[in-house]
Amino acid sequence: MSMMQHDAVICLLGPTASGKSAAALALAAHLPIEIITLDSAQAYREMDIGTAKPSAAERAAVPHHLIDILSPLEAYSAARFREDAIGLVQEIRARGGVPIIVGGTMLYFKALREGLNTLPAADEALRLQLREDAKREGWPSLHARLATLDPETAQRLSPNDSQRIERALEVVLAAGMPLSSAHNEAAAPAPFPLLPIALVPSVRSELHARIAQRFEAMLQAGLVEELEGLKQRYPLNADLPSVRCVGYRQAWDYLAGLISKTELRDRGIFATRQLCKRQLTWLRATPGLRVIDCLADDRNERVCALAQRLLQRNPMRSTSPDTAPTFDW
RNA sequence: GGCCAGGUAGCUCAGUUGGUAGAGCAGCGGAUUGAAAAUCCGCGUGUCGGCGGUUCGAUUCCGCCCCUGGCCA
Repeated sequence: MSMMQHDAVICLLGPTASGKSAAALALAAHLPIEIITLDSAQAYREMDIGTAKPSAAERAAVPHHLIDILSPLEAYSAARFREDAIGLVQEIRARGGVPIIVGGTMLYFKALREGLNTLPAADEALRLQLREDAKREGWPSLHARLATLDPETAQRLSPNDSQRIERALEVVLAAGMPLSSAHNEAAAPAPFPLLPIALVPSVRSELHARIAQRFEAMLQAGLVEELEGLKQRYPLNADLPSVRCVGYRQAWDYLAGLISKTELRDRGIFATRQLCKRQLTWLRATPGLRVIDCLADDRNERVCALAQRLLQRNPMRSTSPDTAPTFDW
């Protein structure tokens, strides 16, 4: 480890609606930052309302990366994020900027921080085949198949965990090597230290209230119409990762006449709260977090102060404890 | 005012031929290696509207009362 931590990258993490973007924008007043967006949904072009993308003005004021990089027909991945983010950190630094990673897609964060094992990329044709098999035989049957090819992985997966069974089968069939053996290899961590700051609510119910309010606002702003337009321009279907995004999935059901406007509102809010909960679970399991209450009035100031301190500190006298959470979350 | 149907988990409801009750949704906890805003796993005590009565025992049967919806006046 080097003397100085000036090569470390600040990461602003937190559940949906916790004010990560606003805090990051506030940081721009102190540092020449460029934001690397850690968000699997904001990566989609033309999906602006439901993903709470930063406004054009905000994006003009501060450079944002990894937003609008995919068509709604495409899929991103943790591996691609990792490569993209590492490349961007180097590019931003080369031009004298301060890269900041901001978002809530925690699998991507972990992939960047701890690395991924060498594995084959997604194989659409194979996946389609597996999905067809599953449709006929059911996922437990594919799980049984996995048990013969990669017993170790099969054992840790539920017979209903469609996505992971599909992936594990894809890996053995495509690479001829079980996922479990790849997992026994060492992965390469990010080539620079990451300093994660988490924005979490001291009172979950208050964040829930903000989530409800924000989803209402998205509907007002034309979330349904946005999806309608996308459907006209792209041959979308309900299995696409883009259409499975929170809010869009429910709007899809509404447009299909499966649910009422009221159900759309309720289910959109439920799905957002559930996302929030999963993100908090990820955060609790993340080592080395500095935690700040996202509901605090001086949230942005605290984030700015902490970020600056972390970037400037000299490890030799950094024995003072970092801000610890003064609440359960 | 009369008649009818209801009042059971945060919500929608099921059920108990009398032995104090269970689904879906919501919520909560957890997992998470190229779809991750995804996918999956786990967690159900609630004066069964209130007060009486019958009974060894009532959420269940009976009476009265309260509330909601509908019909009739």
